[in-house]
Amino acid sequence: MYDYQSRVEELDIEAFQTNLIQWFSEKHRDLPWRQDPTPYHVWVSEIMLQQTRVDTVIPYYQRFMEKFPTPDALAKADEQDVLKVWEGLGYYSRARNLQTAVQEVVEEYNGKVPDNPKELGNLKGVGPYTKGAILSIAYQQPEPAVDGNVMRVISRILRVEEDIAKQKTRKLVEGIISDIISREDPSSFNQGLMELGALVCKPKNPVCYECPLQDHCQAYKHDLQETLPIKSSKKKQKRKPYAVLIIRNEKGEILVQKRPEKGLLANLWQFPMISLEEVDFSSIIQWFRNEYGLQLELDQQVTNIKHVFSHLVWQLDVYAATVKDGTLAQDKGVFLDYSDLIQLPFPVSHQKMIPFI
DNA sequence: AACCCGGGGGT
DNA sequence: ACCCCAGGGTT
Repeated sequence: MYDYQSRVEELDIEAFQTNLIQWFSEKHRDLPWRQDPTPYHVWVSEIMLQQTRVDTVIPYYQRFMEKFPTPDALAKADEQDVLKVWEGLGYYSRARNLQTAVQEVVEEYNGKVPDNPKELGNLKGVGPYTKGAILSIAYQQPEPAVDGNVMRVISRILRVEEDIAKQKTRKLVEGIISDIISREDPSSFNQGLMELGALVCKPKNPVCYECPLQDHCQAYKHDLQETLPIKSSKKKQKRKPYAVLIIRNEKGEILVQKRPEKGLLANLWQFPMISLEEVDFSSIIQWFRNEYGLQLELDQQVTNIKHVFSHLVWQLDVYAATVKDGTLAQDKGVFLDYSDLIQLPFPVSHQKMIPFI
């Protein structure tokens, strides 16, 4: 790997810091978690912002803080209520890990979010980025907080041509930030880099003529701003076909089931779904009687849904069905009426089926 | 180091 | 259709 130390030494670090922090103070967006950046506020916002856009997060953050205004409130909450507030935001393990970690803060640290890298980094769901963000933004410590924005900005400024998908490149950039971060205002410095990445130094069509760091930028100097950063592409998703059953009993209630506590969409709820790679469609009724103990009548297909995850694609054919006979086997779900069912957290793919009930 | 884990929006 | 997003956990 190329040694970027000489390029850091060529930077006018004082001017870089001043230009960046001045720009941030003038141009930053007024975001809810910036109004009172307590460690808890910063923490919750950073977890929500992982792989998620600012505009998407804003209403979730506001609802979350109304419901769980303090670490204590979140620690005591029912996990299903936390997931319900998170419903639709995705990466649900973030919510479960956050609650676990906040419970640890309440029990081990008397409710005070740790202010050192070691204890902070040991909390569930707090990785290198989130740790650095809390330390710099809430505690004004000069720690790097390297997210996708910072990777892109720094790779352009210093003409880093390594693959930014690699861990090694992130560590390289952390080292660079440690060398150039403002000791006077690490919060504005780190947030400034991220804000710059979001508003100016964008992935496509960066607005270089508005950039406060133009004079420092090697990519701009060599007209490489559209070329950098270099990122290896990920492989495409696998398709998985399923039949989903909206099953109504004689009382008009609908069968729903809780997903396993580990893996994809853990602890969320769904309508029963059957892999069409494992069960042939023509034998679903028989298969269902064996597995669930219920004799069904298949009414009609009500919709089909294509749901894209980052790593796979669900192809869902949704059918209405009616219970004709039998007793539901143990741990196979529960029949609920509509008003009870909508209290539960569903992944978006299954939320889309609720209108067809 | 490679893979798993959601959902939405931009182009 | 493809890329991107204020990443972290597991193996």
